[in-house]
Amino acid sequence: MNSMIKKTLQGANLKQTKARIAVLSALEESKVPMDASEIHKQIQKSNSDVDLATIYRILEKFEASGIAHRVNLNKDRFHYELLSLPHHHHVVCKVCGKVQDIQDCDLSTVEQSVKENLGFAIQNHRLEFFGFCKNCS
Amino acid sequence: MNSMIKKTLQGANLKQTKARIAVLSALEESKVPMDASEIHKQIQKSNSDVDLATIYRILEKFEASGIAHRVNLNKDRFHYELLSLPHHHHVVCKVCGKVQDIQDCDLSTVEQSVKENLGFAIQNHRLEFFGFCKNCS
DNA sequence: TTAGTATATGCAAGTCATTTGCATTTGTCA
DNA sequence: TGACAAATGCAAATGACTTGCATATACTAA
Repeated sequence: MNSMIKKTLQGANLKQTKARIAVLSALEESKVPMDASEIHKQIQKSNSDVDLATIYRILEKFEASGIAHRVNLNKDRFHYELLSLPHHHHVVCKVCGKVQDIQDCDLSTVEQSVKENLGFAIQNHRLEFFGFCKNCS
Repeated sequence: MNSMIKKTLQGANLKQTKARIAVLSALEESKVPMDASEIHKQIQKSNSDVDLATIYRILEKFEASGIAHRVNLNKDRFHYELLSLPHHHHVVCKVCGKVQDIQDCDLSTVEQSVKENLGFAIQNHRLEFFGFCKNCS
């Protein structure tokens, strides 16, 4: 088994179960954030199966452990992606729904002013762009 | 009746109904994005009533007409706010849930690179900060 | 390696935001 | 004012997500 997966679970003090390994693998293979049902289907493609309820419970654990986090793509379900990915954001096509990553994000000026003006301690942020991808333009 | 509301509906080619006026008023008075149920309660406080299903249908229309838009605060429901507000973003406290506005947002550098590298035509973006507000720090 | 125990899982049922069908009401325009 | 498309209320449906509970499984200590 992928030793990266093993380490990730051990590091988070989580038992290595078939279900968790399956969810982690699915997220790892994916280039874009996945929702619970997509993860479910992906696992079934690998000739395995994990109950949807279990997937939700696992995602909750993963988020609490800092393994993954919920990203909000303005759709009617939540999506999840691994936190081991370098910090980045998403570009979502309004036509085909395609999601792409972007790496740049210099928000230091904005963050500075939030801190000074509101006394707000920023922990993290979410930045998404919506528009039309190359193909749909 | 508030003539601003009248103009807004006329401008969008929407019939001026009691329900739409109520929803628009609620959104206008609010300093922060509201979800459907909050709008519902706010309307009832004004001794009026509009069915929740109708509120959802109105919000959909408002979004399609560019009167309001959905903002995603990473909560389990969608929130709506008027688009007539100057462009801004939100700061959400992870402890008390308080939402505040910020006006600054210079993303021109980031946007430029998205355009050049991905050929993606940006229509709008969403930027939210999460952390601890002054009181909860 | 094995028994013991806390934890994880599957299944079924529940919850809750949001949507939809349909009969009725209402705004608008001629 | 009358006609008609569009909007609304109500009730029922949908679909994502959660929860209760009995069973299965991973890990630990001997």
